[in-house]
Amino acid sequence: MATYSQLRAFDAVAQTLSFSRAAERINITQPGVTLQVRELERAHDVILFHRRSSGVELTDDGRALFDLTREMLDVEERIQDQFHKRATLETGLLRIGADGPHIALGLIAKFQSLYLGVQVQITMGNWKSTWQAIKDQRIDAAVIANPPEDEQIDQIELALQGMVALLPPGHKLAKRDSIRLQDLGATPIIMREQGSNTRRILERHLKDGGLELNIVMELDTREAMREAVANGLGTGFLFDREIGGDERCAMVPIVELRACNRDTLVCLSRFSRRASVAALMKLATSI
Amino acid sequence: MATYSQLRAFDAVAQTLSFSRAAERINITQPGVTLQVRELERAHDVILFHRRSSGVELTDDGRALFDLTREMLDVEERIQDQFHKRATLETGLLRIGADGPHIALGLIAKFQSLYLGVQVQITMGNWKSTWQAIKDQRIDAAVIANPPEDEQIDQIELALQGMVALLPPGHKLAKRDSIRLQDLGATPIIMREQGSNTRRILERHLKDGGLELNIVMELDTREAMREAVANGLGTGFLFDREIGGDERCAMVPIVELRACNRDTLVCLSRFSRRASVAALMKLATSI
DNA sequence: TTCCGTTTATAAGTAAAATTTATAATACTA
DNA sequence: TAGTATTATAAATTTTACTTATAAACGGAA
Repeated sequence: MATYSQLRAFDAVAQTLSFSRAAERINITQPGVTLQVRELERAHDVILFHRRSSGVELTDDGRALFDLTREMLDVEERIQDQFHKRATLETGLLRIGADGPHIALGLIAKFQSLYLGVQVQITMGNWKSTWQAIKDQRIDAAVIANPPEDEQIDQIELALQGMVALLPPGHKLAKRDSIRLQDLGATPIIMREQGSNTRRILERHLKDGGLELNIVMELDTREAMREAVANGLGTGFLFDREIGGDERCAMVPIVELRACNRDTLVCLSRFSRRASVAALMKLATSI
Repeated sequence: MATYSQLRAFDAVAQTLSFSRAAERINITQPGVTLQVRELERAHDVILFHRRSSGVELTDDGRALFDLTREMLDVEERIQDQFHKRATLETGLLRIGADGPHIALGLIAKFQSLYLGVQVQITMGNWKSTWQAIKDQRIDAAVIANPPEDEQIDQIELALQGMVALLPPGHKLAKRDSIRLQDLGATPIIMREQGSNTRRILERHLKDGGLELNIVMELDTREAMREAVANGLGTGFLFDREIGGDERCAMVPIVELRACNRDTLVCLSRFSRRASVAALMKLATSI
């Protein structure tokens, strides 16, 4: 069998037409080259070079082989090149998930502006689907609220947010500076879907406080909820940085949920050494 | 650096989507594959496979690499294939020289009919140029008369020929069964060129016998000489198997040159193991 | 659950290979 | 005809690839 070392040595000699220069080129010593080429010739009963007094010269068999080794080693060079480009973030792909666009997009925008060559794929989802995607390795990193401690997962906190009530126009609490959950009393409530972070936090607090809300509707996007509230269908919940410019509703902080939400960048520890993920994590610490 | 073994192991796993089947495919054990792939991933901080409970799956980085390893290992396969085809004489090139067509072409015709895939390049020349071509490795083998002993050169005798005088129409010796060189006396002689085998043999015998011929012309091809003789310009010399059907001249054996010419197949010893050369030599022994 | 079969991971030892050092042979060159 | 440059050869060494043995993880069946 023709080994890789043999082919590489042969190719170098064919390129340089010299055993000693070939040795330099592939960073081994001249006897190493001689040995590899000789073994290649011996094993296949082929003469690859004429050793003339004037120097070495390819035989016809040699020329035919050289065509192929060039092709093969060209591809190999492209492989090494690709590894290098990925390591230096000149190219690559980064799959990011998020359970909400507000915090995530700032970070992603920054990343993209720094690493133009890296393609970024964003998968938006709710808390549960995003967490599952991380665990399933379908995404490389995610911006997610309140991730549980997990030794397989690295975390960097990005922001601390409080929950606000999104009150329909003219609601009696709309002018207040802040409220407590219990103030909502029998107010009709529009709740986010099962698996959402908003709902997870609310349910925990309601249970802890022994409270119950009058849930009249369940919606699975922030946008739908905002429309519902604007149309006076009930009161919804948001985080304080999720505030768009909707003038139709009032937003009032909920006292006991002032800092309930830790928006965090996470990735599987085993992914954290990848150049793209490492760069993203580094970026996050500097925000 | 990504080594060949690593790339080959990676490629096998990518193809089979299984470390153990990959091991079978490339004839090493499963831990060997795991090790190579792991080292490849570690060295470049890259994840090439998702290890899911359901099996392994290529990552995006893995897919990008797989495209390239396929390409590279495809070329390598073609290389191995080419070696095999050359070894089995399904393809190849054989450069044969000859100092005369008569004996050589019979052998070459036989070779070609047996090994259709091997391209045969024939270089006709005189004795000297053919011998030089062998020594210079410009041809792989040659059919040549009376090669000197040379330990770098393998020989197989093909035929023993005698020299005949080619007499012009009506020459006084034309009816004889045989002649001796001295019988030619002052007859005008057409001699072959310096470097030709015919001349080499004649000159040696003339010198040994202290004879001299009346050389009136020197020609460098057999065809030209035959025409000259047919036109009555003088007497020429040929070997007995070189006789075409020329009825215009008479051919009379020269007694002391009855078995002066050993037509021999030669090659450089270091070439004799090449499949094509070995096949030719083998063929020659069976003639 | 527990056991079993299958697959991948890990660790340590081994064999094979690639490569080096040292030196010799060869052939130009001044 | 010593001097320089190149390739060849031999032996020793290092490195790499690979093996054996075993553990761990997981899914499916009893």
